[in-house]
Formats: sequence, structure tokens, C-alpha cells
Amino acid sequence: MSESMEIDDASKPQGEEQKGKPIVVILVGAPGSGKSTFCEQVISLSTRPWVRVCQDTIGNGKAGTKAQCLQSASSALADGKSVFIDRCNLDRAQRAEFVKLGNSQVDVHAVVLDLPAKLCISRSVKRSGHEGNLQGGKAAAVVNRMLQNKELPKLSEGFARITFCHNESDVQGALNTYSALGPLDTLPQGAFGQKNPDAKVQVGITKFFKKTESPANVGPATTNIQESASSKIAEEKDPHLKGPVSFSANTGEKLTEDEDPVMGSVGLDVSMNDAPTLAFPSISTSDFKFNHEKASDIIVEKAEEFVNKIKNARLVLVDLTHRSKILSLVKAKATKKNIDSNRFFTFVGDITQLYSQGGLRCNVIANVANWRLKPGGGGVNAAIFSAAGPALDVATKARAKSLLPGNSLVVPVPSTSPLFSREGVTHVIHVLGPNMNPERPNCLNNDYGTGCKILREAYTSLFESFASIIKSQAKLPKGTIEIPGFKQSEVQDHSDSAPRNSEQKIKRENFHESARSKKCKGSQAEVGSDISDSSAAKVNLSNEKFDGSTKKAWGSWAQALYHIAMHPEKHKDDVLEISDDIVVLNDLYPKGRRHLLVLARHQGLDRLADVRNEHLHLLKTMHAVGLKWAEKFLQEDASLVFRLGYHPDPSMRQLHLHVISQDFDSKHLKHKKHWNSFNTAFFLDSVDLIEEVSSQGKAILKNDENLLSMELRCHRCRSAHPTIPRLKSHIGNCEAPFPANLLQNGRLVCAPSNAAAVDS
DNA sequence: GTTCTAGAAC
DNA sequence: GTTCTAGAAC
Repeated sequence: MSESMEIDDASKPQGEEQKGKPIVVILVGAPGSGKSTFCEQVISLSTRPWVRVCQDTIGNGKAGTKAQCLQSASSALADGKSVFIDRCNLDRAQRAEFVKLGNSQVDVHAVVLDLPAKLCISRSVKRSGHEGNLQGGKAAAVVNRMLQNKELPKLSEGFARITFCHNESDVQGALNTYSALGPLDTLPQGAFGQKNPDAKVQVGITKFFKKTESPANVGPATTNIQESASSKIAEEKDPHLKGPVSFSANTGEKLTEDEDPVMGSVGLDVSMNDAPTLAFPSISTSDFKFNHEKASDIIVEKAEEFVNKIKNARLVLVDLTHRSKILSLVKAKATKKNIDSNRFFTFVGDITQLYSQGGLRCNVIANVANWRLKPGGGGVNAAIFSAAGPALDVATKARAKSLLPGNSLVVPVPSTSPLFSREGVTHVIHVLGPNMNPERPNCLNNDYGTGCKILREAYTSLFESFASIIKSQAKLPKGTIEIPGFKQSEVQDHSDSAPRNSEQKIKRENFHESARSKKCKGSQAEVGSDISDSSAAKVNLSNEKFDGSTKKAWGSWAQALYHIAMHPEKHKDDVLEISDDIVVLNDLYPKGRRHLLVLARHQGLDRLADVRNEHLHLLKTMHAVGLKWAEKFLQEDASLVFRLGYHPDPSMRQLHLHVISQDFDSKHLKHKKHWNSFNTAFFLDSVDLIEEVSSQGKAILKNDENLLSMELRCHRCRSAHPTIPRLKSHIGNCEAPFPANLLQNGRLVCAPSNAAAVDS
């Protein structure tokens, strides 16, 4: 009796008698559909007093009678308490007497847990402790028979409200709704979430006929169904295995195959439950002690962004306990913002066992990693590495050695890992958030300005990594996932691992080999890059320094200059000059007769945005070296004119100064972007940069992408030309003086004998 | 950064 | 036929 009378007195508002209408909520669902869990979770979170009436336990812990249930329910209602009727209630007759509990003062609701039969079966088998095939088969038969005879509730039976749940996210939505129901609140009346029953059966049967040669099994004859269901279960060593193993966002075909054919009327689930799903723990709020209010704001903000951008995918915030503060904060805020609860919801469970324990399919899980990407420690990190087995550590280490706050790293889960085989998780995304815990490395000392910024970046990076996985899976042959809101560049920038992932997914077993052959190809193609040294690790996370600004990750091809700067001695053939501060080399694809690069050798100086006052001396050195080389070339050819400057948003990592002759006489100058990157405000003269850094401590970056697609104009006479070939033929002949602004402050460098010709 | 490809525009 | 653009791949 005690179990059936759970009331969460602690959550009752103090000093306030509930005056709202009590409600009776009749749960409808097969054994294993999650009725009891639903009640327990609502009761634990709700501020409304609830009583759970459970026929299974009402007789002093043993199964009781319907009459006992009715008695118990009416006395609870008399106390002003709301009631859950926790029994199967699968047909109209079973429900009728409980519906009669309703009156003008008491509304009766139904919550229908119409989940896939297979899930209910596997849960019942698990719960009964009879894991053997025989018992499993019996459980399957029972559940199947019940479901076959089920009669979904209708409003006409006397319900004020019916909520249909067809998958875990529907359930979560209903949980949110009822948990948030205060003592005085009421819910809108009507039926919610109902599928069109006719259409569903039709589709289910159609699919089934396509799949099997013996349509006899579909028939409504109970004996057939039982047999086929039990033999089906008995065939499998572990009935839980089948779903997740074949689960994949892009294998629609497998998903249907996955459906138990006898469940045609129950189970064809084309809903969000099969959508790509990222389960993620709250970042930084646990060990890193980030403020929960602020963190929950950021989670909801970022989740909303994602939900608006990416359709057909779900985000699930997971925590171990329903007492989780961050979970309830996020839940409340997400509800307030009206975020689609099918696509973003919270879930109580172990993130490493979401499918096997919680029935929630998540193809991607996030790990709140440490910066060394080490398996140990505690909490989620330890749990995930432990559940995944050593293979995940190996796969992770192959990709990166460390992680910076605000960044994420996608690691495909090796097929040998139980996380893959048991839970259906294809990728783990490691993510590192800001640390507010003084006992941990890199504590931000309560600097929530920086902290919030980094936490935002962490979620942005996490969700975009997830998007890139979806995208890469969508590219697979059977993929049909749309990512309408995402520009290619956005997805690519944040994880160029996407193509890798898809490749690995296809040839998972060949991973190591394919990675090796890729490296070989890379070192041939990439002149001057020590790609042998560039493990995939650096691909995603090459920003060695983190300064709080949003940075894109560099692709492997963009690392060549960085490697040369770090190890110029390995590139003797390509390098013209080496000092402690700089390396000089010819641009591999010169856009003029002479085109050099002066590389800064400082680690962490990836681009102009990284430049600060402390680099002023280095900038001046780079300029002086550039000038020296320009003068050397001028001695060889006095007709040349040089310009020295930077690209604010370069494609190649590592700060580099262009020293380029203004003839632009080069076969490598092919595109508008090439021209405009040297002949619009996109090009920042070295002298101007030095001036800006001296006066303001950093470069003034104008982030105008349009500069690169501007019309083509001659850099001398400013005449416009429709195409690159036409422009090139013009500049080969144009002898107009350079514009006045270039003639000032030493922006142009030319031979003394040529000065008159340039400035005539 | 480049190459390659396909398709569209001229 | 040439040029441009966009996307994918490296």
C-alpha cells in the first residue's frame, strides 16, 4: 500500500492549501512501456500532491484488485490529491470505471505510452529478471497480445485530455507537462500527439509486406502473433542488441527492418525517436562548478539555436538524477521559451546506457572531457571512457592529444566498443568547458564574462560537431537528412572531421589503414608540410592558444605553414631564411613574379586576431625581413614594385606576411578571390598593422567577406574589368601611377630608380 | 591554400 | 569555347 501512496510532501508549497482541481491521470500502456517510471518522475518533480494507484502493488506490495484501486483513488481525490492510475488500461472497459471518478470538480486525463512493442518487451524481460529466451518469449507474447487487443482512448470516453506518446521524446514532453503542473494549474483539454491510426496501420503493413515472404504473420490471429514474436525474440541472444546495432540516422531501411513485423499497428515509428540524437551532459556545472543559472541560460540558448537550424535531429540533456538542479532549470527555461520538446528535452539516466537502460536512442553522446583527454578522473568522463572500453581512448588519442576550453573533438566510436555495439553510439564528442573550480587547472577565478563566453563556445562547438556528423551521415548513400539552415562553411569550419567520419563509418574496419594511406597522399600533395608529424590530432584542435575569441579549426591542409614555422629545419629545400623569430619562404603558388611569405615562428600566433602589443617587436622584425628581401629582388629587377601586408582571415594557419610584387603576373592568379585578397581593403599593409598595434594594442579587423567578391578593379588606374582574364590582360599594359593612398607611408616598396615611374 | 567537377552564364 | 561559381575533397 505504501508504494501506491507516494506523495511528495516536501514539494508542497508551504502555507498554501491546494485549491485547484485535482486530476485523475489514467496511464495507458503495455507492461514495460514506462508507466510507473512516468508517475515516479512526475511525483518527484511536481509541486502538486499526487497519489499513484498501482494495481501491481496495491495489495500490500502484491497485485490487488480493480476495486481496491478505485477505492484508493477516490479517497485520494477526497483529500484534494491528484491521482495516477498506474495499470495497463489498454481497453475501454478497463478504463471506464476510472473515468467515472471524474466529475465537475475532477478532470480525467489519459497519458498513452504507445511505445514500440520491442522496447516494452525488452524492458519487461529485463525487469522480471528472467533473461532466458523462454521467459523472454513469454513476455513478448504477453505484451504482443495485449497490444494487439489494445484500444486507444478517445475523448468521447470522458477524458478531458489525452496525451499520446509514441516515443521517448514524446514521453519526455508529457513528463515535462505534468511535472510543471502546479497545484493550481490546469492543462488545455483535447487530444495531443495522436497519430492517424488508419494511415499508420497502412504504412506498417505495406512496409512489412515488402520485407518478408510470409505475410501470414501479419494477420490479427493471436496465435500467429504470439508464435512469431516469441520465436523472433528467441532467435536473438540479447533482444536489446538488435535495435541499437542497426540504428543509424541514415539507414532508414534498417530501421524498418528493425521493427517487429507483428507490431505493424504499433510500431512503424517514423517519428523523432529515430532521428539523429545527441545526448550531452551539462558542461562545467559539475566538477568545474559553473553557476547553474548562467549555465542553464546558455544551454537553452544554444539548444534553441540548434533546434532552429537543424531539423530532424534531437538534443537531450542528460543527468543521472531527477533531482538534478541543472536539469530542472533547463527544463523550465526550455518550456518557457517554447522550444519543441520533441527535439530538445532533458532525460534522467546514465549517459552510457541510454538505450539499454532508458530505451532512448542516441547515436552521438558528448563527453565532458578534461584538457588532456585522459580517460580517468571521475564523473561523466570516467564513466564514458570506462563504458566505451580502451578502444575509445585509442581512437581519441589518434585524433588529439589535448583539448582547449570551448572546443570539441569528434571521435567515431570503434565498432569493438560496447558503446557502439550495445548502445548504438556511433560518435563521442569530447568537449571542454570553462573551469570555475580553483582546485582544477586554469580556473577562471569567477570571471563569468570569460566563463560564459567559453561555455557558449563549448556548446556551439559541440552542436556544430554534431551537425557535422549528421551532415556526413546524410552524405552516405542512403542518407536523407536535411540540414537546411547550415551553410557548408559553418559546418566544415567547426569540424573537418566530417568527411573522415563518414569514411570511417563506411569502412570502419579499415580505419587504420585508410588513415595511413591518407597521410601518404597528403605528404606528396602538400609541399613543405611535415604531414608525417601531423597526426589527425592536430586537425581539429590546432589552436594552441585560447584567447576567448571564436576561432575556426584549421583543416589539415591549412597546417603546412605552421609546421614549417615550428620545424623549419625539416623543410630546408623550401625555406629561404631561418631565424629565431621568423622563417622566409617562397609562396608555393605565387600570385606575382615575386611572392614571399615571412612566417612568425611564435606558437599561438595563428592569425592577425592573435596579434597583441607584445608582438610589436616581432611584427617590426617581420617587416624588416620582408623589406630586406624586397630590396634584394629589386636589385635583380628594378622594375618590380612590392607591397607588404597581411590577410586578416587567411586560409593557412600561422601568422604570415606577404611580400608580393605588384605585377600580379602569375598563372596562379586565377580567381576573383585571389585578386581581391591583394587589392582591396582585405589586404592590410604591414606598416598599417604596426601602427594599429602600437596605438591600440591589436589589429583592427574588418570582417567584410564581401571584399573578396567585389568587382575586379585595376590596382593602378582603378578601371573595372568583368573577368580575371580581361583584368590580367589590362594590368599587363596599364602604366598608370599607383593610387595616392598606396604611395604614402611606405606602403609600396620600389627601386629608387623606379620611383618616378610609379609616382608620375 | 589547391584541384577537380558540374552546371550555368555569356 | 571560355569564364564563373559552388561544392567536395585533399
